Amino acid sequence: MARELQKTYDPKDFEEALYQKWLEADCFSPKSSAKGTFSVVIPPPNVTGQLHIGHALNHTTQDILVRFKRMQGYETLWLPGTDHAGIATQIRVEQDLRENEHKSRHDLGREKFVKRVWDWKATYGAKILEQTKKLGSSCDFSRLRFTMDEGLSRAVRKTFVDYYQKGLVYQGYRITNWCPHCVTALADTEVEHKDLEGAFWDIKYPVKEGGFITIATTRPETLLGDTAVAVHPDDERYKDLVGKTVLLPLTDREIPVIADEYVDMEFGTGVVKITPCHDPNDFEVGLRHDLAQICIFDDHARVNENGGRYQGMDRFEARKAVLADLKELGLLVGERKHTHAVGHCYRCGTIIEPLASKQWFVKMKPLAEPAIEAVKTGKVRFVPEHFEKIYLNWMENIHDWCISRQLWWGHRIPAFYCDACGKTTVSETDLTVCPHCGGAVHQDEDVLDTWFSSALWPFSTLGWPDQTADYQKYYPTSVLVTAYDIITFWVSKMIFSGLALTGQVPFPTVFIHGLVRDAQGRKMSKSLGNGVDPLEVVEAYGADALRFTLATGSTPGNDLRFSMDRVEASRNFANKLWNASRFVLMNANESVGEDPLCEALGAEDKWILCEYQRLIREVTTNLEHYEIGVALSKLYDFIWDVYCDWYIELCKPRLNEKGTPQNRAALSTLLYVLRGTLKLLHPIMPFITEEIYQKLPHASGFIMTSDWPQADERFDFEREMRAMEEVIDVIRAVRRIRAEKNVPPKVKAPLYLKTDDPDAFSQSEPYFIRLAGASELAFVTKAPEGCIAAATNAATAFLRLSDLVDTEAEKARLSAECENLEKQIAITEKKLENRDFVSRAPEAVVNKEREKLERYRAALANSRAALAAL
RNA sequence: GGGAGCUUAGCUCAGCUGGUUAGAGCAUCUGCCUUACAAGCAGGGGGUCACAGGUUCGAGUCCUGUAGUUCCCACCA
Repeated sequence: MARELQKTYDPKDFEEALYQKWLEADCFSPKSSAKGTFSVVIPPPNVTGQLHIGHALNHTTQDILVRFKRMQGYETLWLPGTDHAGIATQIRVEQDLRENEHKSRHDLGREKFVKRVWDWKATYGAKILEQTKKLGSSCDFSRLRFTMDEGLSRAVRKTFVDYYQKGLVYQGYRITNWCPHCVTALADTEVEHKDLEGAFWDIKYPVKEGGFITIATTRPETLLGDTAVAVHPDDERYKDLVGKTVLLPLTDREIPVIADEYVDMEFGTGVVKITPCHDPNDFEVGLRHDLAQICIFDDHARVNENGGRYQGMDRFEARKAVLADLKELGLLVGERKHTHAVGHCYRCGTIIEPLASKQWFVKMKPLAEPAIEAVKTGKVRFVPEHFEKIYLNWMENIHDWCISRQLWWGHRIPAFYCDACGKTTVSETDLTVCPHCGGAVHQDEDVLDTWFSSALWPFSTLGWPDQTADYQKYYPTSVLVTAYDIITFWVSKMIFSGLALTGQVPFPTVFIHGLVRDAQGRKMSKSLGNGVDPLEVVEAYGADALRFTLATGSTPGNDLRFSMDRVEASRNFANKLWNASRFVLMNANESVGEDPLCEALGAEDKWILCEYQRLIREVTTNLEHYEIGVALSKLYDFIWDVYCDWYIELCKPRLNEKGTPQNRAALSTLLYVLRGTLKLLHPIMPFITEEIYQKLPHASGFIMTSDWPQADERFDFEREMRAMEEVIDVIRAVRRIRAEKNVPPKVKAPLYLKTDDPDAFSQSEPYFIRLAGASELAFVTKAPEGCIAAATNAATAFLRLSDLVDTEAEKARLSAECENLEKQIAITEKKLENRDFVSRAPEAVVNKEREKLERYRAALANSRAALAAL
């Protein structure tokens, strides 16, 4: 029969096929709706490699929201795409080139190398798409974007030129964070500070006029680039020295002693060496005092020609050599251990070298102000709220943003330098001649920071700067879903860019999720090898199980630990739903009515219908408030505990009465609730719900494009629901008694019930017979003879002990058990009295014996009590 | 040096605006192949909700402090 589900739940049987069907039916593109739009742009994964489990969390979260809104009838767009990820991708391709062909990018040359990266992008971009599909993501692939697409590149250029004309982009010679391995400048956000064990060295500098001055430094090798020594103007100790000249050791240079407020008198010796080219503060001091700038490192942080005999040494070799030489000269007078924060490149981990160089910057103050305002006034809201502090803290302490990178992969800076007149022209279109003098021009060699283009993502992907239909319809987007680790990198940049360029916030809500960690709680990383490939999980357990796992067990903004145990539990849930549906389908057929409301509705039907209405209301509210985990746990409980464990069991007797009104009522309620519950679950587990939905009687179309369930007041049977709950309570109580007495299910016994609310139990005899092992139900007003009682809020249930257990046999069994236990206890006691055993055996073994003894004694007490009760 | 989060059952985590006996999954124990499901069913054990104060009729939930832990930000040589 076409309506049957396969006997075993195997997601491989249908997940892929269903996804194809959705694609073929064009289910993912927005359908115009009077209800309004709901749009989301994907945080574009880097084309560096494949997706990891963190992406799976991000995508799942978005897909849940998107599918929910789509079913609610909004014109829903989820726009997919990828990021060129400048440094990260370039490093990966260079590594690949080195490992496979033993070549550097310079061997290929810029053009060939960039082509090579495009090939890489083609490969990994496609892989990422494949993975996205396997997860069930319902993005509109007809609108797929890449940050280096023609249109998006135009947006980048337009922005750069705009900012330039407004004076927001400027070129400056400044200290920047320089990565000697990647050979490029980095933005402050791209530097990770880690505490390193280092040392403080005290070094004596000879003063020309006589005597010495002692400075303290953590970086003695930069001494080679010193152009002054500074003290605080108010420092009495050194007042006389200001204006004198110092003979810089290891070089033949003479440098002045200057006075500057920057120096902290309390710190170290109160004297600071000034190296303008290799320290941001010293650079500023240098400017104030018009000091020479002597750069002693090349792009790879090796000592250059300014370093005299140290030329060619790596910076750390140079440190050793300088220290050794100073020691030799007797100028090294102290060394103390000292830990301090050292900047590392966020991509390759190399220690950052502050280096003075000419770079492009974005002036941040004017851009940050409205962006701060937008969050403070609630135009942009963070969920959970406390993440706005991270954002504000960063925005309020903003520094200018270094946007030029000495890389080949990225958007080339649209600045053109005239070889003749020397003027700089910034232009949206490529120039060949200078607009000022007509001379030949050459374009800036550098590319823009990758975040410069991602900053525009919410609108550049929709066609901006053109006022396209998509842009007008879907911008601003509805919500941004991302992890907290890129709030400063990305979220902040989109907000100020959106405000500056489109005059609007790019999204009213930022929904923050946590990071996925491994079972031990460690961050997943390549070097640890603890990363989980989402596709392997999908392969083994199905996309629905993976999605379920990611959607549950964590709250917004909190990290979640990923373990296969949890995926397995999720799969078990899917299996449960599968089997319950299979059972319903085995009994149902097309003749069952779609609306369950009828005369024959039983108490249990009213109960489940009422519970179901409550579920609709709660799940809907939870999803609207981004409480995905809460919504899901309610669905889980409803499906497993309420629908499967109780409702289906309660229905079973009526399922054999084919053709009766009671039978039809049961079936239509089973189907009605199942259909609606599948819909509620669909955003989270799209595949299994679609597969089952398609098999249901009266099914037409897709569940994914069906309407979201609405609570139906006709089914608010509150009173009946409470009555049923009381029945369930009593059944539980009776089961407890039977379990405690070890009564086999086959043994049936009369059940006596004492209650003040007989109405609630008037129709309940069949339930007790089926689910509580009762042979009949009798109401009593006082406790019958020889009975055990179990009380609930509404009633007291009585069972006659002699009905439940064969007294003689039980007596015999219990006496045997007591005897056996006594024997065991004697043996164990003897063992523990044996001094040899206690002293020689490992403590754990002895303890185990002691525990055993305790257990035996407890068991014996129990058995004796039971015996006495008979 | 600032700031934020976390600390609840053996393990991993839920507990919304304070309200009846603090929940789930996994693990564990007991009994069940009760024909939708052993990837299951029924029942049980296990928590002084990190600690110390405070507000309140009432606190896991709010306030203050302490400890441990994770993370973010930060140009003190």
